[in-house]
Amino acid sequence: MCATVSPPPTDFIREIIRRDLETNKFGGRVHTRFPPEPNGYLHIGHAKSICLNFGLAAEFQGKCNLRFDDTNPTKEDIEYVESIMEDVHWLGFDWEDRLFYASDYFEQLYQFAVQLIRAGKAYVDDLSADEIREHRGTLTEPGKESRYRCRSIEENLGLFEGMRAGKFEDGSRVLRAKIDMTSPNLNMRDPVIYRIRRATHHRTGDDWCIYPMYDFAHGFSDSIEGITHSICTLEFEDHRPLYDWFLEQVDAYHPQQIEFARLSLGYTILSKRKLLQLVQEGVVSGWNDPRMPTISGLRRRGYTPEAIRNFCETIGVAKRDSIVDMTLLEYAIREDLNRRAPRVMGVLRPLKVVIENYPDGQAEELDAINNPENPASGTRKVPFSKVLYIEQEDFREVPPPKYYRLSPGKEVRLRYAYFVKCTGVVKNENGEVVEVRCTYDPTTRGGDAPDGRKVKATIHWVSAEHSIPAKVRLYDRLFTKPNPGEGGADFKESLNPNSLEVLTGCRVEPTLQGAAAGCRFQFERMGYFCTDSVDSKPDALVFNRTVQLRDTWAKIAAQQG
RNA sequence: UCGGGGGUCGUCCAACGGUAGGACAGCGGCCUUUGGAGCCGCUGAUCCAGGUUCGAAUCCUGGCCCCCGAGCCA
Repeated sequence: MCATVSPPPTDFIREIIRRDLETNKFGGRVHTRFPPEPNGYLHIGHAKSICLNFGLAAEFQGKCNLRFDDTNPTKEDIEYVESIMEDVHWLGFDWEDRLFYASDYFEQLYQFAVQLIRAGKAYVDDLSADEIREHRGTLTEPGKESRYRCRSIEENLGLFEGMRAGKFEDGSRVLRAKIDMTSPNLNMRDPVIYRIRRATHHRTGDDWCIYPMYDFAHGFSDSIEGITHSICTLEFEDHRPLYDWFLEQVDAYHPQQIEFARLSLGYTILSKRKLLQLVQEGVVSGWNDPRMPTISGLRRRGYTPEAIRNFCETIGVAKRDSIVDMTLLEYAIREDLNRRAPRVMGVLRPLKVVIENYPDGQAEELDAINNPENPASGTRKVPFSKVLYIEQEDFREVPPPKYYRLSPGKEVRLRYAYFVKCTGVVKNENGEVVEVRCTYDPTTRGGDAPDGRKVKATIHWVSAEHSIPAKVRLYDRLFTKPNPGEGGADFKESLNPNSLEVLTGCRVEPTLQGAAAGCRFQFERMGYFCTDSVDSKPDALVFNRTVQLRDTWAKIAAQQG
């Protein structure tokens, strides 16, 4: 087997970087950064950005920093910074010794602001928030200058110092850039750069009562760290002139901001605000609920970092808005797990089978292949006996067209065991089949018939007596609409009521006894499952279904109605 | 309406004036001790209208449609 080396991705950002390298724009350096605000858990959309930024650095022999954009203490929390670090590492990226916080720069940022004031490019405004909004104008009308706009440099300096010293009430004054109240770009209409906010910061505590705004802090943070390419999402395109303006005013080192389209995934939401709402309202069990599109949710669901990285490479990077189909993500995890997940047999909805001609009390061990995709993974022994369980859906008393599985008079193969033929059924008082009777052909041990006889189907099974119980959770998409909340609707109205189904009477082969948390398996013919990292115990197994296997029969059955 | 972006198979991404290509999905076949995996094939797109050009997805003009922007959020 040879590893397929995929060609390096090409996209408009890599083209820009290659050009910058050719022209020696940044002295041949490539230095990016991933700048999350610690106000929520990372999701698959962040993974796209992480893979881009760290990937670029790796590709061009550069560096990528992890920087927390923590300029708003009222929304941020240490819990989030910890989860973010864990998730970035888990995804397989390393910021080495370059862990930074915008809050590390508060003093420098303050000095930049003083510099701006000294240059007559910033002023303290006493207008209220409402007044500032009114003065801003609208998308089509210019704004009006504040009556405090022409304060002297000395007065501004004194006032700003007073803001820092805590002499003024929260919200009573702000520091604003002096740019152009008539600019068609509202971001340039004297944006606020510092606000007074007495809140305890998760890192700086109560050292500060003024905090810089994003636009001011971000560019200077990039500049301080020597970032070359500051990659962000499309909604910041309008902010680029301001990003550039700040750096130009003080003649600071000037990184290049580049914008790309954020990821949207069908049938889910990638908004930290909305995700937080699901968590707070208990719609899901937490940020790491396996139905969540968060990194921690996907991890608990059984996704691998490799699959997520491959997914991110597959979807590419561009500037047009798009909604990526969930099947792309599912393909990525199947492709990875097919290669590496050991196969086992597990029956989710058991139906009892009695082999009439198999001796009572006898048992034998049959060889089963651990992973047909990887011969090196070897074989294992699976116990077989007279009473088995098979999947309810693998038996139909009245088989529909093209149904290959077990039904009265029909013969199938029990995986790695024997051919069995159905001789009848036992029903309960409601007329439901509660037991299937079969005979087996002792000459087909292992699954091959010496007479060359073929069967259409091979089904999985477990020995009733030897199997162990398990709980299994089946997950489905969180929402019933491709774009929840589209058109102003409440996104929670399209929550999928069937996104979680818990199966309790499952039976799995004894190999699984004692499985640790977070182990991934393929339950043959059923899908990929992993032991839940919080609820599964070695003696009380709980599996999460990561993703189903492709199911041709399900398609046929669906077409048949 | 003002400013900034963007429109290529059902979906995502390529094609950088020279045969519109790949992946996923779908459909059909081969193979198979997983109706899995794999392999082969098919279907299928340049927003519209003009123009430039031997030749346009690409350049020009004019439309149309979509997204973002009026936080002391990021």
